[in-house]
Amino acid sequence: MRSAAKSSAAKPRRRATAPKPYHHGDLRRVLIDAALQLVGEGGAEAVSVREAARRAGVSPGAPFRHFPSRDALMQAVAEEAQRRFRAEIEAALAAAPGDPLGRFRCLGLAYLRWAMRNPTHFEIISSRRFFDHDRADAISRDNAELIELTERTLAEAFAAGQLRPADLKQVQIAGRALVYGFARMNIDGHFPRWGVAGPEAERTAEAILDLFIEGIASRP
Amino acid sequence: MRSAAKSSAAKPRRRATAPKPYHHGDLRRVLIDAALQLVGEGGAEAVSVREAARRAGVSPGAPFRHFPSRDALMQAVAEEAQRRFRAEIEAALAAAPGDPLGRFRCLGLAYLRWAMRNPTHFEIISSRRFFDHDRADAISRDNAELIELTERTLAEAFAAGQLRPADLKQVQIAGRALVYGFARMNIDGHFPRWGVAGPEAERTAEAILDLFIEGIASRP
DNA sequence: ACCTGAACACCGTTCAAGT
DNA sequence: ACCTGAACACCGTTCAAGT
Repeated sequence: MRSAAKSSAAKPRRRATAPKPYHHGDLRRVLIDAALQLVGEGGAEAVSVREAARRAGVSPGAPFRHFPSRDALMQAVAEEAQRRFRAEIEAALAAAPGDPLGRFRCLGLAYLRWAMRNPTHFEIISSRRFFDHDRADAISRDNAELIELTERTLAEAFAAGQLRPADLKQVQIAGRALVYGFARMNIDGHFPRWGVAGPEAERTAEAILDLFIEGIASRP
Repeated sequence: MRSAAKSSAAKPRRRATAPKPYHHGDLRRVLIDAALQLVGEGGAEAVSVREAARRAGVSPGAPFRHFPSRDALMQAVAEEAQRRFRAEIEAALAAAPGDPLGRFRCLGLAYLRWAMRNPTHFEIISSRRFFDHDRADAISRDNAELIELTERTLAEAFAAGQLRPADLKQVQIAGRALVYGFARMNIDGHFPRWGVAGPEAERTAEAILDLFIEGIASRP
């Protein structure tokens, strides 16, 4: 009930009172945060548009002003998660040693650690069923850069004579299958039947990564 | 379809006419078959109790006479799929060579092939979210036997001097992570972004398995 | 004993109507 | 411009009532 003139560069910043929640705020952002929280609490399946709306204090239909579908909301959540994932991997790489194979190991370790510690967020960026990855440019880009990074590191290791002769593309896919498989076994609850308890998992992750690297390394 | 009943089997008290559908038949079996078909068509998420009921020609509530919940139906489907999976692996092993490492390779190959050719059925037995694996005895048993089979084969390979010194438990987990990861990459739609086209996938599967085996094998 | 059909509490999504 | 609130078509699940 305010006739506050519509100045062209209007910034509906803040009111002294808060008569109605989120009529003014960034609902899009609030919905993404609520969904991120829901993913953390109960996994991707626990995300419902209605629950996100409830937590944001808006009506069931309101989110559809900002996201055309549940999938679009999930995609926004995945973009956020993917950003964090990539940031952590690049941070780990910045602190990595100079030799290429050692850096390859750091890449794998950072991948595994983030996946182990953020299983539900990892799942949402890894599983195809939550949104259409082909239409998620930011995620595809982040992903492609990670793949290229691994490719370069592996090529450098080979050039430095650290690898035994092999098809590098296959080494790369095998390495990815290994770490993805391990992360997925965690998400999918396989470790109890493998006798790997929670705290042990990260040490085991390191062990199987080293086993793989020994397998591809040139041996004296 | 299934016309001639097995004479040794029990009493199929059938009517000449079929006045009402499935009032007499084995609704439980029909529901499982419908669900298996739905899994094949659209993946596990495509299974709904109501749709299975629809295909069986019964009312929405009828399935709950036979399964206490959707999860229980999914578990029955998974039990069937797991049975087929295990049967194929054991068939492959029966035709395997005598040397342990060669048999280990056959195990891995059979695992990968079945997973590649039955992705949606593989997912349902691999992912925890469809039912409670702790309460699915048949599945846990089948699974444990597969694990033990791999364990024995690996131990034999080691005893035969085919492996380089390593923690066999870790070799086994790494091997599983590799094949599970590869199968999952297929299910989760990762291969397009890895430049692996459909028909190529099985050849790549074989290649990365051989790469892994070369890595763990003792070398002259 | 098994099934029906109407309920109930949830979804995702749409849309006229409000501010 | 953004949100409400009632709709609609789906779920899973329950339960009295029918055969």
